[in-house]
Amino acid sequence: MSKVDLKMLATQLNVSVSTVSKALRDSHEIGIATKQRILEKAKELGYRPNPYASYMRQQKSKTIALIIPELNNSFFLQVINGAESIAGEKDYHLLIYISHEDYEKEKSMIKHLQNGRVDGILMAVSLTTKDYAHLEECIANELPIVFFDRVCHEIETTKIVTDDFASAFTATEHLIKNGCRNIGYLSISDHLSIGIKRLNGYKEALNKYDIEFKEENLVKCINDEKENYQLIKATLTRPDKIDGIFASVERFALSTYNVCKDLKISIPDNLKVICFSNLYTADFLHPTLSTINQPAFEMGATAAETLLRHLEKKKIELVNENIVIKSTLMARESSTQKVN
Amino acid sequence: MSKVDLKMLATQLNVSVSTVSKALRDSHEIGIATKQRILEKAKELGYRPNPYASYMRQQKSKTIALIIPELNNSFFLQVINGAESIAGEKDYHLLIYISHEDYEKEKSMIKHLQNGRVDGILMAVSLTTKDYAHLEECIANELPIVFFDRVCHEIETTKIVTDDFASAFTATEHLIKNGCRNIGYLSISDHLSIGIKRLNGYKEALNKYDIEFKEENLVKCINDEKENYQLIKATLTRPDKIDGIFASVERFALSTYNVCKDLKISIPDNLKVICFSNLYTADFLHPTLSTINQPAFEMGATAAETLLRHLEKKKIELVNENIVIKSTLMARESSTQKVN
DNA sequence: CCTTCTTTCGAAAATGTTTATCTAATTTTC
DNA sequence: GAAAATTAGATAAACATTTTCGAAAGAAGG
Repeated sequence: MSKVDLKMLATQLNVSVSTVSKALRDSHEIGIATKQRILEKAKELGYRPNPYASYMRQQKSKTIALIIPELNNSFFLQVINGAESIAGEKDYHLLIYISHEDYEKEKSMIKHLQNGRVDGILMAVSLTTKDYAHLEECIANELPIVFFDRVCHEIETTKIVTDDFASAFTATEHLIKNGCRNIGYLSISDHLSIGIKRLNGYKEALNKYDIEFKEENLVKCINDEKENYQLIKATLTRPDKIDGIFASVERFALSTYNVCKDLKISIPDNLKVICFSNLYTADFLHPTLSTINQPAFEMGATAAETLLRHLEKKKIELVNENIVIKSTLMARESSTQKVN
Repeated sequence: MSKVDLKMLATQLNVSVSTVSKALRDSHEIGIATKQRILEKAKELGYRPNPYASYMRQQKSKTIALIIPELNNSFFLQVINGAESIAGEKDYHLLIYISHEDYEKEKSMIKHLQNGRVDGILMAVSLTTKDYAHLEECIANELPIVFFDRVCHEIETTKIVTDDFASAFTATEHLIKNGCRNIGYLSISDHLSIGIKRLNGYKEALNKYDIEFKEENLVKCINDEKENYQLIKATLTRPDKIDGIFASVERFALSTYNVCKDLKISIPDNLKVICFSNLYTADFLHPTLSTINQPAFEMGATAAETLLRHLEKKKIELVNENIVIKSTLMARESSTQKVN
């Protein structure tokens, strides 16, 4: 079955190519009878317009890119789900790129996308991204970006975030209310937006309850599980007993679980743990893990929606605003007093 | 910064468009000096070839599609990781589509992709797909498909699978060796390739140990967790005590955990559980979950590799073969005798 | 019956590349 | 030194669409 294109349809129907094209786009210029004839033939031969040829005239690829820093947890998985569902709904196509937390890779991706391949970008910036020139350039080239979760406040565009500060505050307060007085904060980054906000929420909660913030309780985790294990181990064996851990991202909580297993520290008896996470097995862990559940699907979907709405109507500007979707605290065993 | 294209470069350099094009593709037809001049200018102006225009001549989109039936577990997450890494390496782009286990959606996706948008497809068929005409048509239209995991043996192409039969056999044998004599099999589908093979592996193991296969031990789960919960609950409360559960996919094992928690059935004391899964938190569950770990990343990567190799060299046919990548049994608490 | 408008369609340009074919100049060969 | 071959670059066609413009024919209006 050779490819069927407009020309083929035109010759078979004894009309011109432009007539076929117009008929298929339901132009008023074409008579109802011929239109019908063309539609039928197109269906019969299974004609599908070539998107790339179409792009050439319209300069619209109907494709967006989703750049995520990693894909090793449920958060970004659900983000993909959300973005894909909206894209599919609006007949857009979704390209996936993983920057692996690598600034250079991210830069290269952004660079290579500025050739018309996509009409817009959804992204969460990588851990190692400290310079935003590539993003500025992207916007300057009229390739719109909508950030989600790990946003870049330096860039004027719409950002989809969760209430990181408030959630961190609530989570810390939750630990305090459950008896913690010496809470370690496992930080993901000291310059990433979410890192700063979550840390501030933590500090604010300490402040509210007149607990002094201690620099040594701020454990700067990195992107290496073995190293983090050691860092956490060192923290949990300090003479001033840490009695609570607030992990700013999921995998630090799992490392904490590992450390506790090895050190035979009982959670939640001797240590209470809570973390940002979208783990669907939080309820099955031992002990079940208290989490701050981010609205990952909604964030992905909202980011896509925002971008697509902008693409469909150029008038709708991507204003410099934060769209906040709230997280929910799911208190489970790891952070609460045992009942028995 | 207006878009810079070949024409712009050409006029700025006082050469023809074709000269610029050839220089950028390092053609021997262009003198070394002009070539240098052109390269420099291109770099200076940040020229990036438009992929869609390029497609028009080459009829190659350098894009592949990954169609997955769902995205709610680590298996497909890692598949994406694998496919993305290979695609990125070879300068291909990866489009993601989720069929949500819906035959109609899958059909529509396949149909819409047959317009040149992608050069090839990686896919795992949906649960509800019982007719393969759309896939046949796809191949007939010279749009190659490489299947992975949930393959379609009726289609002549390369399939990437794990050793489902052997793994299921080993897992069942493992349960038997750990004392199980009345093992329930939670099936995902009775027509999906993986469903059949895993079931056969289970049966073969029973056979080896002279355990009769009982029809009622074959629990036909569906795509609804609440229903599955009830099905499993009914199974576990039968008078003939089930002492082992082999879940053909991860989420059935989690449902089993839920049922056991509610019925206060102790795993592994009263029931041993094992399942196919790529859960990275298997080690943290309570009890830790024995799994057959599928090489998800490798499967995604191999599928992509196979497809791309075929696309790069048309000679290399997508022969009708199964590439088997072995799974590994990770025995944990849920299926083994307690030590204490 | 002539002009004007409307309806319906076709011709052709345009989109940004790549490439086959040409041309002019230079170099080689005998 | 003329014919042949090579080199370096230009011209133009092609890819599959969309869209602008124009043309022909019929309808409407006077």
